[in-house]
Amino acid sequence: MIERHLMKLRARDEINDEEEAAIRGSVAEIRRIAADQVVVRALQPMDFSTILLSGIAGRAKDLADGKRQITELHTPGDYTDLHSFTLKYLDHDVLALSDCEFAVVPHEKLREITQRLPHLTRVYWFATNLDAAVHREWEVCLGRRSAVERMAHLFCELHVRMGLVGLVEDDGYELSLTQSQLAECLGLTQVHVNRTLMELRNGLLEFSRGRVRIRNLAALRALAGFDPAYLYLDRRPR
Amino acid sequence: MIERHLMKLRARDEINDEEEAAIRGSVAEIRRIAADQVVVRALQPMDFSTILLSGIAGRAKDLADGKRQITELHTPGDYTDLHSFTLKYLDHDVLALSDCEFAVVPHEKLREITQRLPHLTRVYWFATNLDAAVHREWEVCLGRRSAVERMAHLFCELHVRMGLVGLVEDDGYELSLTQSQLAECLGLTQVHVNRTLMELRNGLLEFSRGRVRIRNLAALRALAGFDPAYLYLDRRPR
DNA sequence: CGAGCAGTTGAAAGAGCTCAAAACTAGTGG
DNA sequence: CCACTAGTTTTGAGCTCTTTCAACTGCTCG
Repeated sequence: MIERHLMKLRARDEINDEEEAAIRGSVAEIRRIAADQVVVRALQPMDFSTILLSGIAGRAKDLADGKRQITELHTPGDYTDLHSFTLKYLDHDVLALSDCEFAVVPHEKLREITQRLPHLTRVYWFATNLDAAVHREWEVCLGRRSAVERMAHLFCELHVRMGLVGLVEDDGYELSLTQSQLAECLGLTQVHVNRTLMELRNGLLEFSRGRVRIRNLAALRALAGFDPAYLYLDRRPR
Repeated sequence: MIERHLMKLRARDEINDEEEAAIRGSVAEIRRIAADQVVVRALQPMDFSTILLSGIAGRAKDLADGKRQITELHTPGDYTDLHSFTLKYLDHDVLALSDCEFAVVPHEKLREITQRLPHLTRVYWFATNLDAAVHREWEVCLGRRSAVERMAHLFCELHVRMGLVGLVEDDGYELSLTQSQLAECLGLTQVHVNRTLMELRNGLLEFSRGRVRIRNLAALRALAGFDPAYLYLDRRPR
């Protein structure tokens, strides 16, 4: 199952055998987490990071008045909290949004990688920089795009990211999120997500029973103003 | 002038003499850029990164229809685009928002650091993860906070970040941004920024002639719901 | 002194929110 | 196989925050 993680890394750079061995050897444990459970709690001292193997996870920040913003979604193969290796604690929760499996990687293994494998270190550094790029794009969505545009953009992003790890079939992919969870991603209310979804269901996509199916990708991308450059889809030495 | 950069790093970890020497040795050139100039253009292949020495800079993403979102502000001492070292190009512009000075660091110097100095590598990795944490907090602001809260939050964040590099005096700091630039940070229109500023000027702060002066920090933080945990202000081994 | 940018003000419109209730859906147990 | 429940989705109506558009003021610099 760690294959998806390797797939994602290899979409952006070469990973040699020694590095692959180090990655495989870094996993200490596989953990299964049920939907809606907290995987990592904000502010807790961390000595391990986790790779999402299956399911959908997210980074969420809570406000005092109960409002919550999800700042990024994770697809299988993603490190959800590689940044805790240098940060030592997280400023956000990691949530399992559906039933999930995670690989647990102790920080000491990562430290060893930074001592011994400079190139793999840069590849992992790249991976966290990619997360930041996604955060930036979401800032643009939240700050400047309308509700429909934002939602269309999210579905476009996930289409690319799921595709990278072989989880897109016939322009459809699994996404078992409730409309409330979607609202937490998009900075909208659940009610407005419902109405916005209906707009998109007018020929652009289907969304039901935990699955998205894009009916007109070109139109959806045009509506969203989606440009995948921020996902750094080119393979080159890091 | 690179001192501010060292100050900022040393607020989060120890930097030894060898590392300091490497940092100082990495600077190839000092560049002066006038307000409103583009320092680094999105999508351009990069072989250097830049440290902001003085002035205010920002990361901006443009939309097709001319709207623009600034995704982070930079205070003196910040690497504005350390992430281009692994990303190879940026998904956003870097703008000089006021007159600025930058130190230019060739990527080959950074590469050398990753080969030779694992700890400093982790410290720089940390620095980019800190940027991501700021992006996340801005996502929360843009997605879930009202206009006043957002604006108050920004002034609180800058108060802390300017303070870290010795640029706060009497709870005031230099910030020569126009209301339009502020609007681009906050996901608001210039007109609404104007009205929102007036609210804050009711006893909480002053903002004029390129300077912010916070009159009631506790009240401003309470209004913003500001918690500096996301700025990782503790010093510990990375 | 005039040009041009930044800031201020007003009025009307609109996107998205709130509150509240109804209609589904799926899983549970009798 | 059919009620029953709990969670999710859908619908309606009124309201609010923020935007839009447009004009006016005031400062700064050549």
